[in-house]
Amino acid sequence: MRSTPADGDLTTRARIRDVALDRFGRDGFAATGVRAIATGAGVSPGLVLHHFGSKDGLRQECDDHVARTIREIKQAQAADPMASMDGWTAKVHELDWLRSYLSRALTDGSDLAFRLFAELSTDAESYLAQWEEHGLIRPSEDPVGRAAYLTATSLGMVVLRPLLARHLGVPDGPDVLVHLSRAAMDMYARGLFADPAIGEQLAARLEENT
Amino acid sequence: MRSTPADGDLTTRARIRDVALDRFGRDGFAATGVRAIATGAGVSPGLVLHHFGSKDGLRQECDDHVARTIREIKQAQAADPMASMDGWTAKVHELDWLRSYLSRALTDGSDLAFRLFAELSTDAESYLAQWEEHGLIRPSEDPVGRAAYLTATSLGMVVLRPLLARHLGVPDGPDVLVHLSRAAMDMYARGLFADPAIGEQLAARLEENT
DNA sequence: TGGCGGGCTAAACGATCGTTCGGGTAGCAT
DNA sequence: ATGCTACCCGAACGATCGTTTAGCCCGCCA
Repeated sequence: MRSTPADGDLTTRARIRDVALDRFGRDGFAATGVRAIATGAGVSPGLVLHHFGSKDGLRQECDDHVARTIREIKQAQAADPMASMDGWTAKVHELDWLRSYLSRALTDGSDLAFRLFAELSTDAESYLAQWEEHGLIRPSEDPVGRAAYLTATSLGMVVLRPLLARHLGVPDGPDVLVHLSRAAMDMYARGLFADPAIGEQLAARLEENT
Repeated sequence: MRSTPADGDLTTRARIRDVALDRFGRDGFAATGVRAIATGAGVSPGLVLHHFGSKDGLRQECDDHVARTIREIKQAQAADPMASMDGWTAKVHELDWLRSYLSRALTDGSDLAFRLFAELSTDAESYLAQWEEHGLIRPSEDPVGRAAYLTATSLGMVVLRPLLARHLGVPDGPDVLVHLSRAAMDMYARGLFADPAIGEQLAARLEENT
């Protein structure tokens, strides 16, 4: 596994990067000063720019680090839906250190965000097609839209996790997503409406006034 | 309807507020200078702080304006799910000017965001309970969690709209949400899995390794 | 042993930040 | 006419920003 901020024996360069990831995620990129990162890493402000060229270079390094990590996690993903469920809880915990940074990136419209979203969505698309062949999930009239929808809802939960936690009255942390995944599973299993016809009526009503 | 940035005959104070809403939403709070807002509104930097006391006061005014607007829209909400669907498309278009500001607020963990999320989620909860009584939707083992989940997924689509649009290859705008609402309706109507038992198996599998 | 490159610090640069201040002008009441 | 109030400008303040520069220290190679 790639280095995380929890590790103690990192290169100075990696330590700066991890502090930056934390601060950028917590306070935002513009609101975080180079001096704050330097102090947090126990180094001088000059060293930060010695290693990364500029503040933007440091951001780029953070983006790359996050992108690399998620790509590694994805590679370890099992194709079997049952087996893929096994590592899910552990993964959510493992990636907790990059959640807030990712959340900010997703609302910034950064390149990292778009590439990540595109990758996750096309991944979801192929998984869904695969499972559809096995008869596990229903076919869709709009497979691309469905995959994008599912990706967006999942990432939305990641982004809004602090609000969800506060509203539900539970401490914010990875377990919030685990808890909410039950509601998601219930929705995936049976939908929301008592009768599918109701959904179709609503969809038709929606189609009318467009 | 409350004033929107499209109106031309606003007080200087309101014009500054609307420019600030746009810039804060587009570039973020910390990255937006008072001077940029002043220039955009065609006034001096001093006037901005004359009206709002400080940059934070201006942000507060923006928060209040957004909160007021959404609250007004909510009051016009119909209780009947069918009728409520009629105004949906229009509402999404009408509130377009505050989308990016709201999106940033939701990831900032601001007070506006939390209050809004709490309101929307409890609203959803009572609507769902109401419709459940009418037999329109299935009962839930966790009504609070279900309402929070649905609220989070809906707001998640709002936040991630630019990414969705870019990935789907359509121009970013309110219609992206209208388009995606079909995928949502399909999910609400029939769920994802071909057989509800599959969802229960996955949920059980999830429960095991916690 | 002498040089040399990389990690690192301290000090300073100009730019830009939020904010303050003094004054100026138009409208309205006295 | 006078004073008051609200709206507004332009210049300036100190602080902080990202970045640059000069130089120190230490391990490695010749």
